Amino acid sequence: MNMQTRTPPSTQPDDGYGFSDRIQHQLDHAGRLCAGQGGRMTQQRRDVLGLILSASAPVGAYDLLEQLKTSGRKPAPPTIYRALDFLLEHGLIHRIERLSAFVPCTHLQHEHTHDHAHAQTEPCLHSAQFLICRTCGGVTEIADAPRVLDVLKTICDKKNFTMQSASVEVEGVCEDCAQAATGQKGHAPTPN
Amino acid sequence: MNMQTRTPPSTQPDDGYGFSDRIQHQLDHAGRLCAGQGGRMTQQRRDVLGLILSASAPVGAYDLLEQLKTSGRKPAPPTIYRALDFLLEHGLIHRIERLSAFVPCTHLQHEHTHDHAHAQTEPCLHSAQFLICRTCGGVTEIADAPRVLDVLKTICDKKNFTMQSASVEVEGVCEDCAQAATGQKGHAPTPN
DNA sequence: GAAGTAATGTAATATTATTACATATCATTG
DNA sequence: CAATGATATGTAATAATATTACATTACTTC
Repeated sequence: MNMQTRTPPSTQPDDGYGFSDRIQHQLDHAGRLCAGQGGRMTQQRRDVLGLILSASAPVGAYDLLEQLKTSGRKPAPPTIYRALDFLLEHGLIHRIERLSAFVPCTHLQHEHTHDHAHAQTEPCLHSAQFLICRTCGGVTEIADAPRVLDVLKTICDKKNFTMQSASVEVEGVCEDCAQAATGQKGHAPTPN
Repeated sequence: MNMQTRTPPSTQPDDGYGFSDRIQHQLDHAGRLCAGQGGRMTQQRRDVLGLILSASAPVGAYDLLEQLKTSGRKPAPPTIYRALDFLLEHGLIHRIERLSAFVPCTHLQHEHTHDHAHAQTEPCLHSAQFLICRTCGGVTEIADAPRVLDVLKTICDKKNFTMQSASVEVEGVCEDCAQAATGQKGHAPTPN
């Protein structure tokens, strides 16, 4: 009588954080990725990555710490920072410098169901570009902008500077928030 | 008998930090700039800017705090952060996110003896590009790279994102340090 | 010189991150 | 399996960076 059809088809034991099937898949994928690079995706690291994937906005280290505490363990800061370092090194997350917070790398989010080239060959070259909205706090990774990197590479070449990593962070107001703001002027005010 | 020929021609009273004539000039220039924007360059702010201009590398807020203490006053963190905020708002310094440290904006450094257009019209549009050397800690502002900004602007336009400020930080190894490293292999080691 | 604004002083505390060292886990291999 | 070595985690303390809230001072303008 015990129907097990609801169990998500994850290769790992249940994470205990109620991660959705989609995220479990992404976690499995991430595990395969760093295994391929000789890294070990432990439960701890998996949990941290899962929490970052679950969040709808950048998450701070101490936020993660709090969330991890709800489970059995009582981690201290080094635990989190070590996990974050690992995930950064393997190109699974990015750090938004202006926010001291972390987001998943898009190549995990948009995972095209199969292991495609982008993720395999070079996990984002340790570089990323972000649009940060001051109004809603949302962050968009601009993955379609290799041009930015190209320009930077050209500059670095000219100056004989060896580029190891790069970050581009643009702050401003996103389309939705701008519309909401102008809408407010014209029509009835739409509160937050 | 009292020769006054050594007194620097600064418009401000002596700053008490032994700033060079060159820096005093830059400070005076900065003062005129923010006066033009309705800002008041107080002694405190002038001191902080002077210390940042004097440094050969990015300076942290608490570094500045220590240096300010050598003078008569005993400032606390808010003092520094307020001065830094002011200088940032008026485009006189930049914050390097990856280092939590501050550098002068190049348009002060390269001051072309006369008040030229760049500085007057738009103090760097709150955006800057930096090359950060992991070996020597040096930072170079890439002023000759409007292309980077142009590309970013194009991207933001396409996404209807209103850009208010942007930062580009490239980490790696600068030419000098790279040479020193390869030199070490071939010849006698050249210690730091 | 009184009122109002802008700037600074001061104490306390919040937030983010690291150090140093002890313990545990895992993968081999003898 | 026991011994080993490498990797990962636990733990306590503390460092480094930044902000809040409120009192005081200084500057400007009328």
